[in-house]
Amino acid sequence: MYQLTNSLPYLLNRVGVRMGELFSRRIAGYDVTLPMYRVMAALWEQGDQRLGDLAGMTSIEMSTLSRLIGTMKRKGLVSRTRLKDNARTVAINLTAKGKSLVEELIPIAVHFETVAVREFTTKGVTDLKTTLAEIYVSLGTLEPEIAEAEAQRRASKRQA
Amino acid sequence: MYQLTNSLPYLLNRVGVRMGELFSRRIAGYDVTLPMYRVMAALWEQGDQRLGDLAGMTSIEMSTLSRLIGTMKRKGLVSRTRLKDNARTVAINLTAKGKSLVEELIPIAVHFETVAVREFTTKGVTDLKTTLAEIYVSLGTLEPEIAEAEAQRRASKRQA
DNA sequence: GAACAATATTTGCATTTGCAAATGAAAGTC
DNA sequence: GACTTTCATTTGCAAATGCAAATATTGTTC
Repeated sequence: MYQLTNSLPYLLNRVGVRMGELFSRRIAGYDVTLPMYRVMAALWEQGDQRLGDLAGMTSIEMSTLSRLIGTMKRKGLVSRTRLKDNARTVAINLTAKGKSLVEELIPIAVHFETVAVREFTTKGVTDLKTTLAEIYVSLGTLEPEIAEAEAQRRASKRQA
Repeated sequence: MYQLTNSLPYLLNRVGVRMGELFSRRIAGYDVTLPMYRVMAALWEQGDQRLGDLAGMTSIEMSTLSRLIGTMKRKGLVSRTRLKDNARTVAINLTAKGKSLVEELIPIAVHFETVAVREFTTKGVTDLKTTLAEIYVSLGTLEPEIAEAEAQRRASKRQA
């Protein structure tokens, strides 16, 4: 007998949402939203990214990210520069202000993680992370069957 | 040296977003969104829920859920009835149509989970689920310090 | 039992989101 | 070198979201 509340997607989503919501509230005083933090932390780890790369890294949809980068630029947190050699791409970077802000926030994120995994051993934590990464990869397997479902959907829509 | 991409929140969010996005696309042909599926699956597990309970169970914010239930009612998937004995609460239930639809979708969700954890042993999977549930609980510990951050925020706002 | 506090849900409003189409720029192709 | 194709990003538009305020109902206190 299936139970939503014992399913992996449910448990994952629940903990993800909760953590995000708590972290959002925690950093609201810095005038940053959670997506902004994600962008800054991603750029802190790897600067000079193109929009598409950053979208992949942050799991933020590209059009959403494009606009988000716009508001972050207005806030002086990031820079967006069209490249001279390939002007259809754009290089996104942290500004000094963005860098120093994210360096204030990262310790808070670290603290959150520490609290979250307080009950587990170091090995338990690395195993968990490996597991999560492996699941992410396994999900790729689903693409073909989803593409087929979508193709059928498009076909029946053309009909109508 | 901190790395966003090796942090627990990042890994959790990433796999959650991916799975959600794939599942959304998979079920789009049934004219259901992911949040709708979540509501139906929650009601399938436990019917006759009040809005607040359902919000807690699905991790959907209450005002969002209120409106979502509205559109689902219009689609004939759920019923919403004010109680006679306590008319400030509302009882939400699946309709026959909603029930049969969710019973079509659950096997798809089960399949997704199967694929996601294909690499792991049964024990590995139960352990993972237990871990996720424990982390969820641990996060509660953070509430007090967040409340304090929010209080300070409110105080400085009153100033301004 | 009238006034006030507490609880549950809904709504107003501004912002965010995401798909699909549009734009801008570089790469073939002939 | 004008042409279509492909690639990367942005924008139009309608829908979804979330906070805070409003509403509706019950509970409490005097």
